[in-house]
Amino acid sequence: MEKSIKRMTTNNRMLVAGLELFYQKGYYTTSIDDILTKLNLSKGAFYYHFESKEDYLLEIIKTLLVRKVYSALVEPIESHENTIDLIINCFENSLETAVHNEMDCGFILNNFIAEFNGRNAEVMKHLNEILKIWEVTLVSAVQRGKFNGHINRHADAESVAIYLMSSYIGIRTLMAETNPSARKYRYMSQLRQYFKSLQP
Amino acid sequence: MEKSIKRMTTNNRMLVAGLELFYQKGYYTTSIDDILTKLNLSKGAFYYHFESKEDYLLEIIKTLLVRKVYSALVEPIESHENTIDLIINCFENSLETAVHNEMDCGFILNNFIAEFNGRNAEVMKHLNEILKIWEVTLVSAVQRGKFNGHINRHADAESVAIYLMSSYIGIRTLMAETNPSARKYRYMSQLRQYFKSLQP
DNA sequence: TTAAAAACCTACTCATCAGTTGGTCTTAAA
DNA sequence: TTTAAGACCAACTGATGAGTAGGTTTTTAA
Repeated sequence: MEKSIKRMTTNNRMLVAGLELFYQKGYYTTSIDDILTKLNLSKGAFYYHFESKEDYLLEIIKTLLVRKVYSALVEPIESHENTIDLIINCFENSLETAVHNEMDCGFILNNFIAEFNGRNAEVMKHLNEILKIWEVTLVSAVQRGKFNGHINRHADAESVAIYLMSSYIGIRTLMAETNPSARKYRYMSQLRQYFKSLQP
Repeated sequence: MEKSIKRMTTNNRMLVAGLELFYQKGYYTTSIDDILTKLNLSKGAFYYHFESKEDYLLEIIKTLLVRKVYSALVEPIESHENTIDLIINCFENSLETAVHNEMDCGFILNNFIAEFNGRNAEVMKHLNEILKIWEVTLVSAVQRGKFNGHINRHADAESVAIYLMSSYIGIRTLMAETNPSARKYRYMSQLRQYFKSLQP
């Protein structure tokens, strides 16, 4: 486990560059040479650090992607304040980041699912796990909200979670496509509307 | 315009096979040879019918994809009944089709957007147009609903449309991923919940 | 029935890509 | 200061993919 600092530094640079390129151009349409050019590294370096392109992708998913989703969508709703406020703020912030991101290419998880679904079970397993963590977090948040009287007790937490996830995934696609700012605004207004209907 | 019947027949077979494969495997990861093998045709035949792979894709989008989206998501909500019922039934039916579709790979439009966004402006232009038609149809339906007293007049039709589209796009992704039937059910329950909040 | 146009085929080119081979340079410990 | 492991490089291989060239078969019209 005691990896040298140099190895880890390069390794990390490679992972970061990979996530960025796979996000922008897609996995299959990004060549290893694309990544190496960007990093000023050679083929030899790549295969010194990773067994294969797929191994590389899995490493990216297991470290960077998990962290990204966690910090943007999971951690912000784990506190014990009003569930509705937490989720609204969390989504608002994530979408705002997307708006300001020149070169927003939608929600990485969604893009990856579109790319690997039915094509690579191993990768899908990991994407699935990330989605599951998000789902479980939302379910817990909603249950807490019910317990604390912020959300109607007749609401089904699982259903609310799925509905929230759906709408978030979809709005990220729509925002990547055209007019992100206006679409974000409209989305948020209806998200609030939806939450109103969940109040006791 | 007076194309021979044989030409049109083969042309159409090619388009249908292409949409299916591009949907299942993605555009860039499907080779022309894959398509030709499936059709028992040769390279020569392909380039007799289409100028290039991209030309072929555009033809598929402009004919088959437009029609598919139109018949599943646009036409069903153009009638003059209760807007809310129309949309609920339309989504319900589309999702049910997805559930029963062995090999569902999510919402084609979403998959294509994920694949071409930031990579092919020409293709995106056409996908954008399809989305626009859907959006406009939903906006009209909501406005009709307001006029007919099925939807609260304070509702902003544009926002409702974007929210509905978002959630539909997202649930298709989630359904392609795991447990489509349960997820559809949960989604539909919250879609109804949302619509309740839009009633006068 | 024949000839020409339409529809399709075979065998190529050339570029690109994942992965390999056999090295060299760098660093750190002895 | 030497040396061996660690980190990286340059040049290759073999497979695959989009597109082309020049042919053959099939259909249509005279």
